[in-house]
Amino acid sequence: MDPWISSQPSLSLDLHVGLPPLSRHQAPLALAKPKVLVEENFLQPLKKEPEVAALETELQRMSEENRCLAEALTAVAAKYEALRSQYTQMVAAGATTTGPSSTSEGGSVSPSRKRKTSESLDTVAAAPGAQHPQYGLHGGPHPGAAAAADQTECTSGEPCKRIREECKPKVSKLYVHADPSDLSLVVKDGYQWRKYGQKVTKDNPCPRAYFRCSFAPACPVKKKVQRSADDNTILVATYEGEHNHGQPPPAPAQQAHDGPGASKNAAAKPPSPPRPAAPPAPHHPQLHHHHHHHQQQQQQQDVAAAMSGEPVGAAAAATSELIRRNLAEHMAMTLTRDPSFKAALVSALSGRILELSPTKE
DNA sequence: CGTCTTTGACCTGCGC
DNA sequence: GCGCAGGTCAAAGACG
Repeated sequence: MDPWISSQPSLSLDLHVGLPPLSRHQAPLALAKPKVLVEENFLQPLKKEPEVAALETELQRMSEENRCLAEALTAVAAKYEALRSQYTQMVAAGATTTGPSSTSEGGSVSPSRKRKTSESLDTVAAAPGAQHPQYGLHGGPHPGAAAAADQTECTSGEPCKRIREECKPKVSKLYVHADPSDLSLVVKDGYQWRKYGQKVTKDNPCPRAYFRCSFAPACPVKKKVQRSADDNTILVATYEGEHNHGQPPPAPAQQAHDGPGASKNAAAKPPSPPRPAAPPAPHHPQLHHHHHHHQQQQQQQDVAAAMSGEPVGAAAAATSELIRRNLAEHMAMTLTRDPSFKAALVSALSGRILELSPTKE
């Protein structure tokens, strides 16, 4: 959960199940339109047939479900916040001066020098507050950062650019440790990818490979894979967009240990996977989302603990806690894999974020 | 034979 | 407007 969101005074998640997200620009229209619809319904009271009644029942049911989910989320958010502050205190008490890990992350990815838009997006994606995809928000730009970008766009007076930026797919990055002798630019993330191009870029002697999701024909997700210029044992996978389909069926278990021989078709026949926009599963130690790995682990633990109703500091009974944690993680994964849940969550959060955004026009 | 990868050509956006 | 660089297309070849 994002600190920025958590810090907002009121975060009652108003899940608009089944309704498209409302941007603040659309708000007045959206307010006006349903009114008309209601009036139409009133003008035709005789049309209320069993179908309509069923729909109403369904709507009520979903509203109820909606409210329950909102309550659950609020509870989780509250627990998360409590645990987070507890963790912060513990870290402060420990007086560990470990700064942000200075791996090759910052400089490893050399963003395009020409294309400012993608560069800024990369920056946004790499922002410390970037949404953790684990929580179903798919590595989207941090709302605060997005708002900041919004502001600069407004001041620069380039509406076209701004629109283009807003239309850009979500970008997330994945860092994968790879054998330097293995020349294949394959990142096993659980989806099926079809390579459609390769290019040597100016700022990196290693070629960059371009992949499209081949699991669903209409899936808009694209992936770029390139070795880090600084450390060629690191593969940098950049994901653009969100999958519009479920996860591919799990492959045979032996693929979890795909050896060198699996390099050729590894992209097409992946191991039982995490979502690319979702974080690597614990059994994928070689996968690293670039943004603040340790913080993510802590957040995973926090959320898992919060969901299992267990304080983080309980070092004893480690085994049972581990089981609980796994269970909680499984529940979280199940939830985040549910497209309708994600849609509702994203809808609610985006609407809420826009409402609370400090850069309201 | 169908699918996937490779790779040169082409397209597009950006800076000068 | 031109040149550069990133991104995409599509024909040809490889592979199972």
